[in-house]
Amino acid sequence: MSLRHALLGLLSERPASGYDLLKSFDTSLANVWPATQSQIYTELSKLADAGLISVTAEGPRGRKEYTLTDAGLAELRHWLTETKPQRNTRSEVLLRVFFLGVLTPEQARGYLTELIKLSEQAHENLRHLDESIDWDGDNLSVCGRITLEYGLRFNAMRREWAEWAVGQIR
Amino acid sequence: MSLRHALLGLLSERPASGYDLLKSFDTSLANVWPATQSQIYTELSKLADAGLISVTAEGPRGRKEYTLTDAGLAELRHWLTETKPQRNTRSEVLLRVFFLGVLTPEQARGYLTELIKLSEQAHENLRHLDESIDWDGDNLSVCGRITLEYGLRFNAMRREWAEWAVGQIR
DNA sequence: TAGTGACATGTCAAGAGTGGAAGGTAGAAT
DNA sequence: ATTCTACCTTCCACTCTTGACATGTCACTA
Repeated sequence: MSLRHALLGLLSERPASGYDLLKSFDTSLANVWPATQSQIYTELSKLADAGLISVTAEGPRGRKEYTLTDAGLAELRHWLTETKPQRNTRSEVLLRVFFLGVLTPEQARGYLTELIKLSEQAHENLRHLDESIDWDGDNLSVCGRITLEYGLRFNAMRREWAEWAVGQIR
Repeated sequence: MSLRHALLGLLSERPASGYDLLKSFDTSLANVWPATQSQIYTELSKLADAGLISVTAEGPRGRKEYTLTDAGLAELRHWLTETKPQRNTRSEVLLRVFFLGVLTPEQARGYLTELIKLSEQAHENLRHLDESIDWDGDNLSVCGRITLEYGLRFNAMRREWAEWAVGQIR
């Protein structure tokens, strides 16, 4: 049910339409909890039916602006404080590394070298994103900053690890 | 289609039954690509129908031992060399961090403190696992070692990051 | 005025993943 | 002899996720 809570979380920052939320999922949440358009619109309808969000404005092109209700905020807080993350993370990248042994050493090193490049690129992208945002000091913003820092550290770690791994393959 | 390839990968190491594979998913692949029993047995049937694996022995308790076929090995190699990982990673833990701003600073710090503990525990578990395995020098084993090292570094990174993050919340 | 691109939503089929029920065998311990 | 535990498979109902199709508005520009 994480998509549900991701939507509630985004709406806790400011009211938004499905289209706005879709953009958030494509940018800030892309590497945290990706979601597609169909999923978002479907879930928004359900959330509205459940009374956790409500339509507070209708704009020009059929645009519907949703706002978090009190019940929605309560549900979000409940999720954060009373439940634990259960899903284990899945990483297709790592899964591939696990089976690199069926390839020749050259092929395996090639894969890891690719990975180094990808990590560097991702790191650069995040660095630019970081610089383009002016983080005002509120609590929400602090959490965005913290999440971005995670990405930065993650990519740095991954690059160092992949460099080490290349040397391990004989 | 990653589950499919995870199964082919495990069977490339040695023939195994659904039950054996289930145990692999619960241990070595638990933090890479978790899968449930129903998923595994279903996929094994499909893989056998597709001729990528075949039943090579039937044991005592209805046990069926599957072996990778040549077609299966080819498919595994094709997946590793010709296709790219597409799925973005999903992290419920990080998603929660992103929305920690709706909580009080104490609650938010509490969550991050929990995370530090979890990371330390996970790190310890992996360290013990590492020590209990005697890594012989073949290529498959090297990849297992590399994957485990990733976990070690990942948890260390996560702990440091969470410690830093606690200090960021005012 | 016709076309393009950003804005905006809705729906559906198919595939992937979850959780549990159900059933059966073999070996070991009480 | 019985029970317990580990072994082992199959099936089902459900939710989540993906990708594609369908539809329409508004602003700009060639």
